[in-house]
Amino acid sequence: MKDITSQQNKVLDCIQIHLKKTGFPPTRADICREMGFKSPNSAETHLRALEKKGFIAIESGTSRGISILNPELEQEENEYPIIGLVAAGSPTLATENVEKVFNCPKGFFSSNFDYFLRVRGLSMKDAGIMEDDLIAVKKTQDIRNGDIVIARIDDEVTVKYFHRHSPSVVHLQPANNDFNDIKVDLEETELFIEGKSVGLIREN
Amino acid sequence: MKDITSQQNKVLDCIQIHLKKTGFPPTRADICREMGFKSPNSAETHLRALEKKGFIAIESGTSRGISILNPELEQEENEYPIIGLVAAGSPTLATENVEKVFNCPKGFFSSNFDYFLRVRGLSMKDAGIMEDDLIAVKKTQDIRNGDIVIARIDDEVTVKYFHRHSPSVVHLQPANNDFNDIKVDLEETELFIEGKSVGLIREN
DNA sequence: TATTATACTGTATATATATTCAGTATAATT
DNA sequence: AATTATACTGAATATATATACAGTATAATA
Repeated sequence: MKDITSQQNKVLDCIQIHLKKTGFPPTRADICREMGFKSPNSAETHLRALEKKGFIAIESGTSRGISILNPELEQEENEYPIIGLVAAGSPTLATENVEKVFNCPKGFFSSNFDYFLRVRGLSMKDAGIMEDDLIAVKKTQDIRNGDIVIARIDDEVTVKYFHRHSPSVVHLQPANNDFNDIKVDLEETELFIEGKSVGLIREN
Repeated sequence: MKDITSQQNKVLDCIQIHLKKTGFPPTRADICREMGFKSPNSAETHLRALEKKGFIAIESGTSRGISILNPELEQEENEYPIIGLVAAGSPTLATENVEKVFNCPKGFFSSNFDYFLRVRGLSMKDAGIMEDDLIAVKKTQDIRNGDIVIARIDDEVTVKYFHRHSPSVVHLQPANNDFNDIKVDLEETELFIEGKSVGLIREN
């Protein structure tokens, strides 16, 4: 998709606003009124430019035959993959690990997130994270002490509290007395943080 | 809203299909083509009838100026109220108890539900239900032993496991050793079951 | 029985609308 | 220096479209 100019962007906004307000697309005259043009051809040329650049489609010979082509929306932005806790050696977001997709609106949790992780085991039980829960994972390296992180050590993926006490030592702390802390010396063991939990969904 | 006739209903469907397919409402001629009418006035009269009955609005002098008035959809079917654990004496779903609404697609959980309940306290901690979690509540009397129910005794609302051991005695069981079972003798105490938990959402 | 709502055809027409053509001007590319 | 894209005015026009008017017919309602 080519670059859009600021005027063309305003016209695109104008179409979207008209659609939202009235339920149908604007005419050339409507656009002129909104944008302050004095000739319907001003609207026309902008529409043709937007069409050429792939932002809209124009049905020829049809009044109000403008439709907005939004490839991002067509990809269904609100479908998130559910990933099982992955087998050793598998990259986390590989297609073969996608259990299914879950329909969830953007902005559902206050923070954006990238996928759902299906929880195995009860190591975070006391944090209210139970077997089969779905954790909303945001892929980020911006981790603070006390965050619930999705970490990978030697191809094993785990969900734990994150605590860094010194520059080279990280504690991965379960929320269950039956499990022990994992102390990771970053100088001898590689620790990869996949992201952190920003939300949780459970079905009973 | 008055009754709709079968032909008027077909025309309404036709408008909706056209909107979905093209992004803009149909003309009289479009409706004729779709419905098999030979005169644009056939479409016109049906449109006027639909307008009179409140199903659509027609912008006068405007091509394709049809908009569908859908009161049910305007209430945004996927907005669910969030209810705080209510004060004594308040009916659960009263407006003043609605903290805010939460946008959640229909069919989000495998079972339908009616509202979200904001959890207070840790009495269901070992079931993974933590303070401030949102429980998706389905208003129903179809409860089985082991279900997590939202129950009201003497104007106090509580979330517990439901266990009925004899026809007249119900145990409301917490999931936390610091709390005690509540035994309810239905012959002396009134127990009202608001509904049961069908899902849970947590934001961190 | 008269009235009203539904369900159409068929014709006519004012106007709403897209769309082309002819210009002007500026800035960016080749 | 020639070309192309942007950004407009202004006018002209074919046609797309809503909408009114004149009918016909059936069923329901008052």
